[in-house]
Amino acid sequence: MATHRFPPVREQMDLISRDAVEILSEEELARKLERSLETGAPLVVKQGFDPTRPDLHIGHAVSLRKLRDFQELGHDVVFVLGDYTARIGDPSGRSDLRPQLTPEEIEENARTYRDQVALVLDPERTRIEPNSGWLASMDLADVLGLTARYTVARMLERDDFAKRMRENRPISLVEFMYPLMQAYDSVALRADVELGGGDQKFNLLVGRTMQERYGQEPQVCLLMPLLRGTDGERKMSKSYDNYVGIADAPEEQFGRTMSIPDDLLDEWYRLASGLEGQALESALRTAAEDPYPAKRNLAARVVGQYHGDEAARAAESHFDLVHREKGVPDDVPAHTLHPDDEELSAEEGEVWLPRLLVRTELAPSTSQAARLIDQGAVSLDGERVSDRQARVPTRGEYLLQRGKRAFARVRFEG
RNA sequence: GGUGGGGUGCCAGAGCGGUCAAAUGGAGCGGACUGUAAAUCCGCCGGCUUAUGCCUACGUAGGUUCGAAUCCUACCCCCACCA
Repeated sequence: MATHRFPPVREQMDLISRDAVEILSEEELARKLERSLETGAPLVVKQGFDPTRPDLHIGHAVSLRKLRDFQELGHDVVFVLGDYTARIGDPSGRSDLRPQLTPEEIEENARTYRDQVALVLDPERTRIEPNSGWLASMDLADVLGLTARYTVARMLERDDFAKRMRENRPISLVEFMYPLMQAYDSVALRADVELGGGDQKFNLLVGRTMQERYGQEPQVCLLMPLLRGTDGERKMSKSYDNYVGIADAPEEQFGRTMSIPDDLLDEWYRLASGLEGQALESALRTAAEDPYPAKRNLAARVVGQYHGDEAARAAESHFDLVHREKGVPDDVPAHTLHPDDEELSAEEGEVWLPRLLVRTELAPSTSQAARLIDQGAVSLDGERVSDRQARVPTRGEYLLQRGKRAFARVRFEG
């Protein structure tokens, strides 16, 4: 491993602790940094991400950026792909059992992670380690060894478990395994530092304990703030559909950001705009005075970080076109259909409009499509349709619109 | 192992032989107003084209009944107290 010239400890500490919620403990971190400065050996900094969902979002980016800080300081960053832990599901913050994912689903989701990670981290210097690498090969004796090193009482100290105990909700034994497995990741990697969201505190602390029990020096736990999602209520999460994906299209990112409640501006500027120092302070002042332009600016910054400034500008114009001028966006999903398409069950050269709405994914069922029509949500070539019996000829082109933002272009061929 | 309680739609939670596709609230969706914000108001919220219609649905499988989410039987699961 190549030695590296690290910045002074003081400087490193400043950068690392920026935005951090909690560091356990700062003294230990300073000590580790000093040692690496002396020996020239970089710290091993890890964070785990379970591929339970295909997309990483800008909430993940908060800690990914912190990992990048470590990279820029010259440390080793390991992105642990929790392909094995994902099979259990992290019980953190959950009030119920989580569904377990199948290996196929996980595989599918994991596939895209590499590209997404590269949007924030330096791909050259990021190790991506699937934790199946060490977890899958453990035999029962190994697992017993793992479980022998932690007690039930300590497990039940954890808030969400304690709460579920109190409320008499079920806790599966396998859920106890989750923290242990995550902790074992740290053991396997001999991690010096583990990053995690604020809700990960317990899991990260188990990592410390386990490392000690396996005869290693305990890791430092660096807790990062959780970004709240576009609903302004819950933490950003794919399962709440309140996220902005880092690989989402620019227009999508811009639009989703525009939909956040004003109360969130401050938090998002701090954690998701990429601004810092003076620039951040002044942006925050603006946001307090005049939220709307500040939100537009924020949206542009979010997009800019992942797609560049040009894409950000384009996304902004797109937004104005669609939402201010109520025009038609230029990237409407296009469908080329054949008149004898089975799903359309066209008769006499005409399709029942609700069927077309379903086919173009503007409605989940013909029943709902019909209801949407009743509510005046559907228009065809700019004309509102009010008759749920409406039929359209299966030739030529149409522009369909459902609600304010959903469009589809249809062209019949053949 | 014993005793008692319970499993209803995305969630919470009523219903306890017909009037139940199932009250109510939340979430969601659509409409109005706006800044794709908040607040507010209105509508929708299982599926099936065209239906005072049909199908699917109240843990699972059977049964009683003209008719069951509602009664009976078995099974599965959850919870409480005791051990």
